Amino acid sequence: MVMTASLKTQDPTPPASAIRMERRPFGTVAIPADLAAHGATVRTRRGQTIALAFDDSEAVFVVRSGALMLTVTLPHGLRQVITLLYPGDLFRSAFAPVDAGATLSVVRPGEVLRFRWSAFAELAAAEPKVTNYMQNAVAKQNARQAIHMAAVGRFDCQQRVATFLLELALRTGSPSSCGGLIFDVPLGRSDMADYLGLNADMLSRTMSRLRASGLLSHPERHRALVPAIADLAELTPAAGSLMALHGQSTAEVSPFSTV
Amino acid sequence: MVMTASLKTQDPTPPASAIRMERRPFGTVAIPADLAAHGATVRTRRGQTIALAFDDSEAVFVVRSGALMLTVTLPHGLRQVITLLYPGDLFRSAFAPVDAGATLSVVRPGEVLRFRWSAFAELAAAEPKVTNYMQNAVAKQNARQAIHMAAVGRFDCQQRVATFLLELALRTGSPSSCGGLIFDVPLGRSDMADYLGLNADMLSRTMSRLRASGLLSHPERHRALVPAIADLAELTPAAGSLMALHGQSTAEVSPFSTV
DNA sequence: CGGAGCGTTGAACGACCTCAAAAGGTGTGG
DNA sequence: CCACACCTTTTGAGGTCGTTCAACGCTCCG
Repeated sequence: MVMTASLKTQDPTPPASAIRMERRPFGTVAIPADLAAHGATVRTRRGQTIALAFDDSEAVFVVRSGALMLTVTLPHGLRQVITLLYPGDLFRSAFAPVDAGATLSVVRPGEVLRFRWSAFAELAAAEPKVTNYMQNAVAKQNARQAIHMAAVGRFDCQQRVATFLLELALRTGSPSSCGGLIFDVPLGRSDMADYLGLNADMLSRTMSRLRASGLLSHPERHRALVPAIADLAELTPAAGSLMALHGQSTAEVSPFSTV
Repeated sequence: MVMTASLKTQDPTPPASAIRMERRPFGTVAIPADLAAHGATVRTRRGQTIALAFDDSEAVFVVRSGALMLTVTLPHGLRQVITLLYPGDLFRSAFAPVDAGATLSVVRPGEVLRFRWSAFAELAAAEPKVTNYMQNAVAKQNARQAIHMAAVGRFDCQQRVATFLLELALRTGSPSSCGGLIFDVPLGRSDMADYLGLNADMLSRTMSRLRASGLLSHPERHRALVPAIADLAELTPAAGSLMALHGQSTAEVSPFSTV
Protein backbone atom coordinates (compact mmCIF):
# COMPACT_ATOMS: atom_id res chain seq x y z
CA MET A 1 0.00 0.00 0.00
CA VAL A 2 0.98 3.58 0.45
CA MET A 3 4.05 3.37 2.58
CA THR A 4 5.63 6.64 1.62
CA ALA A 5 6.06 8.74 4.70
CA SER A 6 5.23 12.30 3.91
CA LEU A 7 6.54 13.60 7.19
CA LYS A 8 10.08 12.46 7.67
CA THR A 9 12.14 13.64 10.51
CA GLN A 10 15.66 12.60 11.24
CA ASP A 11 15.52 9.11 12.58
CA PRO A 12 19.03 8.44 13.79
CA THR A 13 18.73 5.72 16.38
CA PRO A 14 15.43 4.79 17.85
CA PRO A 15 15.60 3.09 21.23
CA ALA A 16 16.62 -0.52 21.06
CA SER A 17 13.24 -1.51 22.34
CA ALA A 18 11.57 0.16 19.39
CA ILE A 19 13.71 -1.78 16.98
CA ARG A 20 12.97 -5.06 18.63
CA MET A 21 9.31 -4.29 18.42
CA GLU A 22 8.56 -5.90 15.14
CA ARG A 23 5.22 -7.21 16.10
CA ARG A 24 2.47 -5.49 14.24
CA PRO A 25 2.74 -1.83 15.10
CA PHE A 26 0.03 -1.92 17.74
CA GLY A 27 -2.73 -3.32 15.65
CA THR A 28 -3.77 -2.71 12.10
CA VAL A 29 -7.23 -2.31 10.76
CA ALA A 30 -9.15 -2.26 7.54
CA ILE A 31 -9.69 1.24 6.19
CA PRO A 32 -11.65 2.00 3.03
CA ALA A 33 -9.44 2.13 -0.03
CA ASP A 34 -10.81 5.54 -0.99
CA LEU A 35 -9.56 6.96 2.24
CA ALA A 36 -6.11 5.46 2.00
CA ALA A 37 -5.83 6.71 -1.56
CA HIS A 38 -6.69 10.34 -0.83
CA GLY A 39 -5.01 10.87 2.49
CA ALA A 40 -1.45 11.77 3.28
CA THR A 41 0.21 8.95 5.13
CA VAL A 42 2.09 10.23 8.12
CA ARG A 43 4.51 8.06 10.02
CA THR A 44 4.28 8.82 13.70
CA ARG A 45 7.06 8.58 16.23
CA ARG A 46 6.64 8.15 19.95
CA GLY A 47 6.15 11.37 21.83
CA GLN A 48 5.63 13.42 18.70
CA THR A 49 3.00 16.13 18.83
CA ILE A 50 0.62 16.24 15.89
CA ALA A 51 -0.47 19.69 14.83
CA LEU A 52 -4.23 20.03 14.90
CA ALA A 53 -4.17 22.69 12.23
CA PHE A 54 -2.88 21.72 8.83
CA ASP A 55 -1.96 24.65 6.62
CA ASP A 56 -4.21 26.83 8.72
CA SER A 57 -7.22 24.65 8.07
CA GLU A 58 -8.92 21.99 10.06
CA ALA A 59 -7.80 18.41 9.64
CA VAL A 60 -9.04 14.86 9.96
CA PHE A 61 -6.85 11.99 11.10
CA VAL A 62 -7.47 8.31 10.69
CA VAL A 63 -5.27 6.03 12.73
CA ARG A 64 -3.94 3.21 10.65
CA SER A 65 -1.58 1.76 13.23
CA GLY A 66 -0.07 2.85 16.50
CA ALA A 67 -1.97 4.97 18.99
CA LEU A 68 -2.55 8.63 19.72
CA MET A 69 -3.84 10.49 22.72
CA LEU A 70 -5.74 13.71 23.07
CA THR A 71 -4.82 15.66 26.18
CA VAL A 72 -6.12 18.84 27.67
CA THR A 73 -3.95 21.02 29.87
CA LEU A 74 -5.62 23.66 31.95
CA PRO A 75 -4.12 26.29 34.23
CA HIS A 76 -2.65 25.12 37.54
CA GLY A 77 -0.96 22.19 35.84
CA LEU A 78 -4.14 20.19 35.57
CA ARG A 79 -3.78 17.67 32.80
CA GLN A 80 -6.29 15.16 31.55
CA VAL A 81 -5.94 12.62 28.80
CA ILE A 82 -9.32 12.85 27.14
CA THR A 83 -9.23 9.90 24.83
CA LEU A 84 -6.99 7.34 23.23
CA LEU A 85 -7.14 6.77 19.50
CA TYR A 86 -6.49 3.25 18.29
CA PRO A 87 -6.21 1.86 14.79
CA GLY A 88 -9.38 2.54 12.87
CA ASP A 89 -10.31 5.55 14.95
CA LEU A 90 -11.05 8.85 13.31
CA PHE A 91 -10.38 12.26 14.75
CA ARG A 92 -11.41 15.64 13.49
CA SER A 93 -9.43 18.54 14.90
CA ALA A 94 -12.64 20.41 15.68
CA PHE A 95 -13.32 17.70 18.28
CA ALA A 96 -10.54 19.18 20.36
CA PRO A 97 -11.09 22.27 22.50
CA VAL A 98 -8.00 24.14 21.36
CA ASP A 99 -8.63 26.92 23.83
CA ALA A 100 -8.33 24.41 26.61
CA GLY A 101 -4.77 23.50 25.68
CA ALA A 102 -5.68 20.46 23.66
CA THR A 103 -2.86 18.57 22.02
CA LEU A 104 -2.76 15.41 20.00
CA SER A 105 0.30 13.27 20.51
CA VAL A 106 1.68 9.88 19.68
CA VAL A 107 1.89 7.20 22.32
CA ARG A 108 2.66 4.27 20.04
CA PRO A 109 4.46 4.69 16.75
CA GLY A 110 2.60 3.82 13.61
CA GLU A 111 0.89 5.44 10.68
CA VAL A 112 -1.83 8.02 10.46
CA LEU A 113 -3.79 9.21 7.45
CA ARG A 114 -4.19 12.94 7.38
CA PHE A 115 -6.72 14.99 5.41
CA ARG A 116 -7.61 18.58 5.13
CA TRP A 117 -11.13 18.78 6.52
CA SER A 118 -12.53 20.42 3.42
CA ALA A 119 -11.06 17.68 1.24
CA PHE A 120 -12.35 15.02 3.58
CA ALA A 121 -15.84 16.47 3.53
CA GLU A 122 -15.83 16.51 -0.26
CA LEU A 123 -14.60 12.96 -0.38
CA ALA A 124 -17.32 11.93 2.03
CA ALA A 125 -19.95 13.66 -0.08
CA ALA A 126 -18.80 11.76 -3.15
CA GLU A 127 -18.20 8.40 -1.53
CA PRO A 128 -20.92 6.89 0.66
CA LYS A 129 -18.43 4.34 1.96
CA VAL A 130 -16.33 7.12 3.42
CA THR A 131 -19.33 8.80 5.01
CA ASN A 132 -20.36 5.52 6.47
CA TYR A 133 -16.94 4.80 7.82
CA MET A 134 -16.67 8.17 9.45
CA GLN A 135 -20.05 8.02 11.07
CA ASN A 136 -19.54 4.53 12.36
CA ALA A 137 -16.14 5.41 13.73
CA VAL A 138 -17.42 8.53 15.46
CA ALA A 139 -20.38 6.66 16.93
CA LYS A 140 -18.24 3.86 18.25
CA GLN A 141 -15.76 6.25 19.78
CA ASN A 142 -18.53 8.20 21.45
CA ALA A 143 -20.01 5.07 22.96
CA ARG A 144 -16.63 4.02 24.31
CA GLN A 145 -15.97 7.46 25.63
CA ALA A 146 -19.21 7.29 27.57
CA ILE A 147 -17.97 4.27 29.46
CA HIS A 148 -14.69 5.95 30.13
CA MET A 149 -16.54 8.94 31.46
CA ALA A 150 -18.47 6.73 33.86
CA ALA A 151 -15.25 5.10 34.99
CA VAL A 152 -13.49 8.38 35.70
CA GLY A 153 -16.53 9.89 37.33
CA ARG A 154 -17.64 7.01 39.48
CA PHE A 155 -15.08 4.25 39.91
CA ASP A 156 -12.55 3.96 42.67
CA CYS A 157 -8.90 3.60 41.97
CA GLN A 158 -8.78 -0.16 41.54
CA GLN A 159 -11.88 -0.24 39.39
CA ARG A 160 -10.46 2.35 37.04
CA VAL A 161 -7.20 0.49 36.65
CA ALA A 162 -8.96 -2.81 36.08
CA THR A 163 -11.24 -1.16 33.55
CA PHE A 164 -8.32 0.24 31.61
CA LEU A 165 -6.39 -3.01 31.63
CA LEU A 166 -9.45 -4.93 30.55
CA GLU A 167 -10.07 -2.49 27.75
CA LEU A 168 -6.51 -2.81 26.55
CA ALA A 169 -6.65 -6.57 26.77
CA LEU A 170 -9.86 -6.75 24.78
CA ARG A 171 -8.71 -4.30 22.17
CA THR A 172 -5.15 -5.23 21.54
CA GLY A 173 -4.51 -8.39 23.50
CA SER A 174 -3.38 -11.65 21.95
CA PRO A 175 -3.37 -15.08 23.58
CA SER A 176 -0.09 -15.75 25.31
CA SER A 177 1.82 -19.01 25.09
CA CYS A 178 1.25 -19.65 28.79
CA GLY A 179 -2.45 -18.92 28.69
CA GLY A 180 -4.11 -15.60 29.33
CA LEU A 181 -3.83 -12.44 27.30
CA ILE A 182 -0.74 -10.38 26.63
CA PHE A 183 -0.86 -6.83 25.36
CA ASP A 184 0.99 -3.57 24.97
CA VAL A 185 0.52 -0.86 27.53
CA PRO A 186 0.75 2.23 25.38
CA LEU A 187 0.95 4.77 28.17
CA GLY A 188 3.54 5.45 30.79
CA ARG A 189 2.48 5.71 34.41
CA SER A 190 2.04 9.41 34.33
CA ASP A 191 -0.09 9.48 31.19
CA MET A 192 -2.08 6.51 32.39
CA ALA A 193 -2.79 8.34 35.61
CA ASP A 194 -3.92 11.39 33.67
CA TYR A 195 -6.16 9.22 31.56
CA LEU A 196 -7.80 7.67 34.60
CA GLY A 197 -8.03 10.84 36.63
CA LEU A 198 -5.70 9.54 39.33
CA ASN A 199 -2.28 10.49 40.42
CA ALA A 200 0.72 8.46 39.46
CA ASP A 201 1.52 7.36 43.01
CA MET A 202 -1.84 5.83 43.64
CA LEU A 203 -1.80 4.20 40.24
CA SER A 204 1.54 2.62 40.94
CA ARG A 205 0.36 1.33 44.28
CA THR A 206 -2.77 -0.13 42.74
CA MET A 207 -0.88 -1.89 40.00
CA SER A 208 1.54 -3.28 42.53
CA ARG A 209 -1.40 -4.69 44.43
CA LEU A 210 -2.78 -6.29 41.29
CA ARG A 211 0.62 -7.74 40.53
CA ALA A 212 0.88 -9.08 44.06
CA SER A 213 -2.53 -10.72 43.66
CA GLY A 214 -1.29 -12.54 40.61
CA LEU A 215 -3.83 -10.89 38.36
CA LEU A 216 -1.20 -9.11 36.34
CA SER A 217 2.44 -9.37 35.43
CA HIS A 218 4.90 -7.47 33.29
CA PRO A 219 6.93 -9.82 31.09
CA GLU A 220 8.71 -6.84 29.61
CA ARG A 221 8.56 -3.10 29.81
CA HIS A 222 5.41 -1.60 28.31
CA ARG A 223 3.73 -4.97 28.14
CA ALA A 224 1.32 -6.68 30.44
CA LEU A 225 0.12 -10.24 30.87
CA VAL A 226 -3.22 -11.05 32.39
CA PRO A 227 -3.36 -14.76 33.19
CA ALA A 228 -7.08 -14.87 33.88
CA ILE A 229 -9.10 -12.21 32.17
CA ALA A 230 -12.23 -13.26 34.02
CA ASP A 231 -10.64 -12.50 37.37
CA LEU A 232 -9.71 -9.04 36.19
CA ALA A 233 -13.21 -8.51 34.85
CA GLU A 234 -14.53 -9.23 38.35
CA LEU A 235 -12.93 -6.05 39.54
CA THR A 236 -14.73 -3.61 37.31
CA PRO A 237 -18.44 -2.89 37.06
CA ALA A 238 -17.93 -2.03 33.42
CA ALA A 239 -16.78 -5.51 32.46
CA GLY A 240 -19.98 -6.46 30.72
CA SER A 241 -20.19 -3.22 28.81
CA LEU A 242 -16.60 -3.44 27.69
CA MET A 243 -17.02 -6.97 26.43
CA ALA A 244 -20.07 -5.90 24.50
CA LEU A 245 -18.32 -2.94 22.94
CA HIS A 246 -14.91 -4.38 22.26
CA GLY A 247 -15.50 -8.05 21.97
CA GLN A 248 -17.13 -7.90 18.59
CA SER A 249 -15.51 -7.02 15.33
CA THR A 250 -15.44 -3.52 13.97
CA ALA A 251 -18.31 -4.23 11.62
CA GLU A 252 -21.27 -3.42 13.77
CA VAL A 253 -21.62 -0.26 15.71
CA SER A 254 -24.75 -0.84 17.70
CA PRO A 255 -27.34 -3.48 18.33
CA PHE A 256 -29.69 -1.64 16.01
CA SER A 257 -29.88 -2.30 12.34
CA THR A 258 -27.61 -0.02 10.41
CA VAL A 259 -28.02 1.46 6.98
CA MET B 1 -46.60 28.79 37.73
CA VAL B 2 -42.90 28.56 37.65
CA MET B 3 -42.94 24.87 37.05
CA THR B 4 -45.38 24.92 34.18
CA ALA B 5 -43.10 25.91 31.37
CA SER B 6 -44.98 26.51 28.17
CA LEU B 7 -46.38 23.14 27.38
CA LYS B 8 -49.23 24.76 25.53
CA THR B 9 -49.97 23.98 21.97
CA GLN B 10 -47.53 25.95 19.96
CA ASP B 11 -47.32 25.61 16.23
CA PRO B 12 -44.06 24.16 14.96
CA THR B 13 -43.14 27.33 13.16
CA PRO B 14 -39.52 28.37 13.07
CA PRO B 15 -38.81 29.86 16.49
CA ALA B 16 -37.15 32.93 15.02
CA SER B 17 -40.51 34.49 14.44
CA ALA B 18 -42.24 33.23 17.54
CA ILE B 19 -39.90 34.27 20.27
CA ARG B 20 -41.80 35.00 23.42
CA MET B 21 -40.12 37.29 25.84
CA GLU B 22 -41.36 35.31 28.79
CA ARG B 23 -39.94 31.97 29.76
CA ARG B 24 -39.03 30.28 26.53
CA PRO B 25 -38.68 26.53 27.00
CA PHE B 26 -35.03 26.57 27.97
CA GLY B 27 -33.61 28.23 24.94
CA THR B 28 -34.40 27.89 21.31
CA VAL B 29 -32.05 27.66 18.41
CA ALA B 30 -32.00 27.83 14.66
CA ILE B 31 -32.26 24.46 12.98
CA PRO B 32 -32.11 23.95 9.21
CA ALA B 33 -35.53 24.00 7.61
CA ASP B 34 -34.85 20.69 5.87
CA LEU B 35 -34.39 19.02 9.19
CA ALA B 36 -37.47 20.47 10.77
CA ALA B 37 -39.48 19.47 7.73
CA HIS B 38 -38.45 15.82 7.68
CA GLY B 39 -38.29 15.00 11.37
CA ALA B 40 -41.04 13.97 13.71
CA THR B 41 -41.54 16.61 16.35
CA VAL B 42 -41.71 15.06 19.76
CA ARG B 43 -42.89 17.03 22.72
CA THR B 44 -40.89 16.07 25.78
CA ARG B 45 -42.10 16.03 29.34
CA ARG B 46 -39.93 16.27 32.40
CA GLY B 47 -38.61 12.95 33.58
CA GLN B 48 -39.71 11.14 30.47
CA THR B 49 -37.40 8.48 29.11
CA ILE B 50 -36.76 8.63 25.39
CA ALA B 51 -36.39 5.28 23.69
CA LEU B 52 -33.07 5.01 21.90
CA ALA B 53 -34.46 2.54 19.42
CA PHE B 54 -37.24 3.72 17.15
CA ASP B 55 -39.15 0.93 15.47
CA ASP B 56 -36.21 -1.34 16.06
CA SER B 57 -33.87 0.91 14.19
CA GLU B 58 -31.37 3.47 15.26
CA ALA B 59 -32.48 7.05 15.69
CA VAL B 60 -31.20 10.59 15.61
CA PHE B 61 -32.50 13.33 17.86
CA VAL B 62 -32.11 17.05 17.45
CA VAL B 63 -33.00 19.13 20.46
CA ARG B 64 -35.15 22.06 19.49
CA SER B 65 -35.90 23.28 22.97
CA GLY B 66 -35.64 21.94 26.49
CA ALA B 67 -32.80 19.71 27.58
CA LEU B 68 -31.99 16.01 27.69
CA MET B 69 -29.44 13.98 29.55
CA LEU B 70 -27.66 10.78 28.70
CA THR B 71 -26.97 8.60 31.73
CA VAL B 72 -25.17 5.34 32.17
CA THR B 73 -26.01 2.99 35.00
CA LEU B 74 -23.58 0.24 35.81
CA PRO B 75 -23.82 -2.56 38.36
CA HIS B 76 -23.44 -1.63 42.03
CA GLY B 77 -25.70 1.36 41.57
CA LEU B 78 -23.03 3.44 39.91
CA ARG B 79 -24.65 6.12 37.85
CA GLN B 80 -23.04 8.77 35.71
CA VAL B 81 -24.66 11.47 33.66
CA ILE B 82 -22.53 11.41 30.54
CA THR B 83 -23.68 14.50 28.78
CA LEU B 84 -26.38 17.14 28.66
CA LEU B 85 -28.05 17.98 25.38
CA TYR B 86 -29.16 21.54 24.88
CA PRO B 87 -31.11 23.17 22.07
CA GLY B 88 -29.28 22.69 18.82
CA ASP B 89 -27.50 19.56 19.97
CA LEU B 90 -27.71 16.40 17.94
CA PHE B 91 -27.65 12.89 19.30
CA ARG B 92 -27.42 9.62 17.46
CA SER B 93 -28.50 6.59 19.45
CA ALA B 94 -25.36 4.74 18.44
CA PHE B 95 -23.45 7.27 20.55
CA ALA B 96 -24.88 5.60 23.62
CA PRO B 97 -23.41 2.39 25.01
CA VAL B 98 -26.69 0.54 25.40
CA ASP B 99 -24.96 -2.40 27.04
CA ALA B 100 -23.86 -0.08 29.78
CA GLY B 101 -27.38 0.81 30.78
CA ALA B 102 -27.53 3.99 28.78
CA THR B 103 -30.77 5.94 28.88
CA LEU B 104 -31.79 9.24 27.38
CA SER B 105 -34.17 11.26 29.46
CA VAL B 106 -35.72 14.68 29.65
CA VAL B 107 -34.56 17.18 32.22
CA ARG B 108 -36.31 20.23 30.81
CA PRO B 109 -39.51 20.00 28.80
CA GLY B 110 -39.41 21.13 25.22
CA GLU B 111 -39.36 19.72 21.73
CA VAL B 112 -37.14 17.24 20.02
CA LEU B 113 -36.93 16.29 16.37
CA ARG B 114 -36.65 12.58 15.85
CA PHE B 115 -35.46 10.73 12.77
CA ARG B 116 -34.86 7.17 11.85
CA TRP B 117 -31.12 6.98 11.31
CA SER B 118 -31.45 5.58 7.83
CA ALA B 119 -33.73 8.43 6.84
CA PHE B 120 -31.43 10.96 8.42
CA ALA B 121 -28.43 9.58 6.57
CA GLU B 122 -30.29 9.80 3.28
CA LEU B 123 -31.36 13.31 4.02
CA ALA B 124 -27.81 14.24 4.85
CA ALA B 125 -26.57 12.70 1.62
CA ALA B 126 -29.03 14.77 -0.36
CA GLU B 127 -28.70 18.01 1.57
CA PRO B 128 -25.24 19.41 2.26
CA LYS B 129 -26.74 21.81 4.77
CA VAL B 130 -27.89 18.91 6.88
CA THR B 131 -24.53 17.17 6.67
CA ASN B 132 -22.87 20.37 7.68
CA TYR B 133 -25.18 20.93 10.57
CA MET B 134 -24.68 17.45 11.89
CA GLN B 135 -20.93 17.55 11.65
CA ASN B 136 -20.68 20.93 13.27
CA ALA B 137 -22.98 19.89 16.06
CA VAL B 138 -21.09 16.70 16.72
CA ALA B 139 -17.77 18.50 16.67
CA LYS B 140 -18.93 21.16 19.06
CA GLN B 141 -20.38 18.63 21.43
CA ASN B 142 -17.19 16.62 21.40
CA ALA B 143 -15.11 19.66 22.19
CA ARG B 144 -17.37 20.55 25.10
CA GLN B 145 -17.36 17.01 26.34
CA ALA B 146 -13.58 17.12 26.46
CA ILE B 147 -13.69 19.98 28.91
CA HIS B 148 -16.25 18.21 30.99
CA MET B 149 -14.03 15.15 31.04
CA ALA B 150 -11.14 17.21 32.32
CA ALA B 151 -13.36 18.72 34.98
CA VAL B 152 -14.61 15.37 36.25
CA GLY B 153 -11.19 13.80 36.07
CA ARG B 154 -9.11 16.55 37.60
CA PHE B 155 -11.09 19.22 39.41
CA ASP B 156 -11.94 19.27 43.06
CA CYS B 157 -15.48 19.62 44.27
CA GLN B 158 -15.71 23.39 44.20
CA GLN B 159 -14.06 23.69 40.83
CA ARG B 160 -16.49 21.25 39.31
CA VAL B 161 -19.49 23.07 40.67
CA ALA B 162 -18.17 26.42 39.55
CA THR B 163 -17.46 24.99 36.11
CA PHE B 164 -20.97 23.68 35.76
CA LEU B 165 -22.57 26.88 36.93
CA LEU B 166 -20.40 28.92 34.63
CA GLU B 167 -21.27 26.70 31.72
CA LEU B 168 -24.96 27.03 32.44
CA ALA B 169 -24.67 30.77 32.81
CA LEU B 170 -22.84 31.14 29.53
CA ARG B 171 -25.16 28.84 27.67
CA THR B 172 -28.55 29.75 28.92
CA GLY B 173 -28.10 32.76 31.14
CA SER B 174 -29.77 36.10 30.57
CA PRO B 175 -28.96 39.41 32.23
CA SER B 176 -30.95 39.90 35.37
CA SER B 177 -32.66 43.12 36.32
CA CYS B 178 -30.37 43.56 39.31
CA GLY B 179 -27.17 42.88 37.37
CA GLY B 180 -25.49 39.56 36.91
CA LEU B 181 -26.77 36.55 35.06
CA ILE B 182 -29.81 34.48 35.83
CA PHE B 183 -30.41 31.02 34.43
CA ASP B 184 -32.29 27.77 34.78
CA VAL B 185 -30.66 24.89 36.59
CA PRO B 186 -31.98 21.96 34.63
CA LEU B 187 -30.83 19.23 37.00
CA GLY B 188 -31.82 18.36 40.51
CA ARG B 189 -29.11 17.88 43.09
CA SER B 190 -28.85 14.19 42.59
CA ASP B 191 -28.53 14.35 38.81
CA MET B 192 -26.16 17.24 39.06
CA ALA B 193 -23.99 15.23 41.39
CA ASP B 194 -24.00 12.34 38.97
CA TYR B 195 -23.05 14.68 36.18
CA LEU B 196 -20.10 16.04 38.12
CA GLY B 197 -18.96 12.74 39.58
CA LEU B 198 -19.68 13.83 43.14
CA ASN B 199 -22.18 12.74 45.69
CA ALA B 200 -25.21 14.79 46.41
CA ASP B 201 -24.21 15.62 49.98
CA MET B 202 -20.90 17.12 49.01
CA LEU B 203 -22.52 19.01 46.17
CA SER B 204 -25.11 20.50 48.47
CA ARG B 205 -22.44 21.57 50.93
CA THR B 206 -20.42 23.18 48.19
CA MET B 207 -23.35 25.09 46.82
CA SER B 208 -24.23 26.27 50.30
CA ARG B 209 -20.72 27.57 50.64
CA LEU B 210 -20.98 29.43 47.33
CA ARG B 211 -24.28 30.87 48.42
CA ALA B 212 -22.80 31.95 51.71
CA SER B 213 -19.97 33.65 49.85
CA GLY B 214 -22.51 35.67 47.89
CA LEU B 215 -21.40 34.24 44.58
CA LEU B 216 -24.70 32.56 43.98
CA SER B 217 -28.31 32.81 44.98
CA HIS B 218 -31.55 31.05 44.19
CA PRO B 219 -34.34 33.50 43.42
CA GLU B 220 -36.66 30.59 42.80
CA ARG B 221 -36.45 26.87 42.67
CA HIS B 222 -34.52 25.52 39.70
CA ARG B 223 -33.09 28.92 38.95
CA ALA B 224 -29.83 30.50 39.90
CA LEU B 225 -28.52 34.04 39.93
CA VAL B 226 -24.83 34.80 39.68
CA PRO B 227 -24.26 38.45 40.56
CA ALA B 228 -20.66 38.58 39.37
CA ILE B 229 -19.79 36.07 36.71
CA ALA B 230 -16.14 37.05 36.86
CA ASP B 231 -15.90 36.02 40.50
CA LEU B 232 -17.36 32.64 39.69
CA ALA B 233 -14.96 32.26 36.79
CA GLU B 234 -12.11 32.78 39.23
CA LEU B 235 -12.96 29.48 40.85
CA THR B 236 -12.53 27.24 37.85
CA PRO B 237 -9.42 26.60 35.78
CA ALA B 238 -11.67 25.99 32.80
CA ALA B 239 -13.08 29.50 32.76
CA GLY B 240 -11.11 30.63 29.75
CA SER B 241 -11.93 27.54 27.76
CA LEU B 242 -15.60 27.78 28.55
CA MET B 243 -15.78 31.38 27.50
CA ALA B 244 -14.08 30.50 24.25
CA LEU B 245 -16.44 27.63 23.55
CA HIS B 246 -19.72 29.07 24.72
CA GLY B 247 -19.24 32.75 24.47
CA GLN B 248 -19.43 32.92 20.72
CA SER B 249 -22.44 32.29 18.58
CA THR B 250 -23.29 28.88 17.25
CA ALA B 251 -21.90 29.72 13.84
CA GLU B 252 -18.27 28.83 14.23
CA VAL B 253 -17.08 25.54 15.52
CA SER B 254 -13.36 26.02 15.72
CA PRO B 255 -10.75 28.67 15.18
CA PHE B 256 -9.89 27.04 11.90
CA SER B 257 -11.51 27.99 8.68
CA THR B 258 -14.47 25.81 7.90
CA VAL B 259 -15.78 24.60 4.59
C1' DC C 1 30.68 6.87 37.45
C1' DG C 2 27.06 10.37 37.64
C1' DG C 3 22.80 12.29 36.18
C1' DA C 4 18.11 12.29 34.36
C1' DG C 5 13.81 10.22 33.97
C1' DC C 6 10.57 7.04 35.47
C1' DG C 7 8.49 3.91 38.67
C1' DT C 8 7.83 2.42 43.48
C1' DT C 9 6.99 2.87 48.35
C1' DG C 10 5.97 4.93 52.99
C1' DA C 11 3.81 8.27 56.29
C1' DA C 12 0.80 12.07 57.27
C1' DC C 13 -2.73 14.85 55.94
C1' DG C 14 -7.02 16.32 54.06
C1' DA C 15 -10.84 15.98 50.82
C1' DC C 16 -14.58 13.41 49.86
C1' DC C 17 -17.86 9.76 51.09
C1' DT C 18 -21.04 7.34 54.27
C1' DC C 19 -24.50 7.36 57.42
C1' DA C 20 -28.10 9.44 59.90
C1' DA C 21 -31.41 12.89 60.98
C1' DA C 22 -33.76 17.24 60.35
C1' DA C 23 -35.75 20.73 57.28
C1' DG C 24 -38.07 22.16 53.26
C1' DG C 25 -40.99 21.43 49.25
C1' DT C 26 -44.61 18.70 46.48
C1' DG C 27 -48.64 16.11 45.61
C1' DT C 28 -52.79 13.70 47.20
C1' DG C 29 -57.06 13.02 49.44
C1' DG C 30 -60.10 14.46 52.89
C1' DC D 1 -57.76 24.65 52.84
C1' DC D 2 -55.52 21.46 55.70
C1' DA D 3 -53.24 17.12 56.95
C1' DC D 4 -50.56 13.74 55.61
C1' DA D 5 -47.11 11.06 53.32
C1' DC D 6 -43.37 11.26 50.35
C1' DC D 7 -39.43 13.02 48.24
C1' DT D 8 -35.54 16.11 47.79
C1' DT D 9 -32.26 18.98 49.92
C1' DT D 10 -29.51 20.32 53.74
C1' DT D 11 -26.44 19.72 57.54
C1' DG D 12 -23.45 17.34 60.91
C1' DA D 13 -20.10 13.82 62.58
C1' DG D 14 -16.98 10.27 61.71
C1' DG D 15 -14.39 7.18 58.72
C1' DT D 16 -12.13 6.04 54.37
C1' DC D 17 -9.63 6.65 50.48
C1' DG D 18 -6.74 9.22 47.63
C1' DT D 19 -3.37 12.97 47.58
C1' DT D 20 0.87 15.10 48.91
C1' DC D 21 5.55 15.04 49.80
C1' DA D 22 9.70 12.90 50.24
C1' DA D 23 12.99 9.26 49.68
C1' DC D 24 14.70 5.27 47.26
C1' DG D 25 15.56 1.92 43.31
C1' DC D 26 15.95 1.08 38.59
C1' DT D 27 17.22 1.76 33.66
C1' DC D 28 19.13 4.18 30.14
C1' DC D 29 22.82 7.41 28.42
C1' DG D 30 26.29 10.51 28.56
